[in-house]
Amino acid sequence: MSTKQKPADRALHLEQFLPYRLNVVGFFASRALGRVYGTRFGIGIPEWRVIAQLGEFGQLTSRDIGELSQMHKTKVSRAVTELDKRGLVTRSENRADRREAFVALTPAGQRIYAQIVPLALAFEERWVEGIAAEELRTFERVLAVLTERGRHLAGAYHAEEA
Amino acid sequence: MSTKQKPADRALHLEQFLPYRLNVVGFFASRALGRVYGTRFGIGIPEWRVIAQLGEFGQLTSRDIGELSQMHKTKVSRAVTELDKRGLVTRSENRADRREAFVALTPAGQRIYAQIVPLALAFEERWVEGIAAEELRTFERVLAVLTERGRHLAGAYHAEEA
DNA sequence: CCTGGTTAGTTACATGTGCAACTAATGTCA
DNA sequence: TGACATTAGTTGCACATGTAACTAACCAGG
Repeated sequence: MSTKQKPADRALHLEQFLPYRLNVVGFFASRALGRVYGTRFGIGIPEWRVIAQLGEFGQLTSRDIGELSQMHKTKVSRAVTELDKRGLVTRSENRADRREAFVALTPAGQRIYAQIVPLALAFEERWVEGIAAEELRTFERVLAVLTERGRHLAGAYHAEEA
Repeated sequence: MSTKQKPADRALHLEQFLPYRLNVVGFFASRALGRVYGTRFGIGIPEWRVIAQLGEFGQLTSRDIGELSQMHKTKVSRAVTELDKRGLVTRSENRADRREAFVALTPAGQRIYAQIVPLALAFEERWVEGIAAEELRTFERVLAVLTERGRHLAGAYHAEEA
């Protein structure tokens, strides 16, 4: 069968293996950024994601937050509870559907959001500094493709269909 | 200088925020690949990383494994213990330095490694299928830069210096 | 209505993980 | 040689997190 190589014949080098590399860079990203708001504001990644979504969209149900920020509903639940305890968010019942509640930032929460945003953007800026804009665009385009495929390959949380 | 925007003025969109995106794609990668060897071989990500490194390098100390695969030493310790219990690796004392031990795959471990490698490569293949080779190269080059910077920004595990 | 199915959100439980402290061995420097 | 620092690896502990089970509310079809 001509020059076509059988997969089994190729070797695996973990440090070049894409899933591994993506996992490592994602880990570094979390950890590095986590320090920024962890040490200064005492909040963790799940809490940060909730704040970020509320800062952007104003008012959301826990379900929406989970969907938008790719977090398990229990993680969202706990993060919202924690933020509520600290007075950074409020929960208000939806009269039209009393199963769900709208979560929103309090003034204190908005202040924290306003403080974190520039730090986060500066962090990102520093991280990609010096990379050519064209290369970065390509990078992000491929990243989007990989993320979308990954979502399906992973079967985001549940959704065992197909 | 004229058009330059101050960071504080820009808005943050989590779904376009690079650290977040990298974390999400890394999460999908782990989860998807984890299914491959998790459901068929009953091993987790740390165990897989240990096996992968041993399959590639033959014999390593736990310290080396941790360094090569970016895992905390306690995670390595537990993964090796688990693999030892299952008869997939052996530990042999280093006479020249009795603090450390060489870990290596047993024949059973090698068989599992030989089974997983083609699955992992096929998974990677399917994941990047259809992406232009040139774009993929650019992607990987940028990824390498981001990983290296991330390592420093995160301060891999300890190394609180500077 | 009311019965069965679905959905938003919480909680009990088990597991995974990092940090700190520890043991045991090696290295260093006087 | 001996005292102190360092390193490989393990373990106690606290905490984070996913799964499954649960509650409460909504929805569909009779």
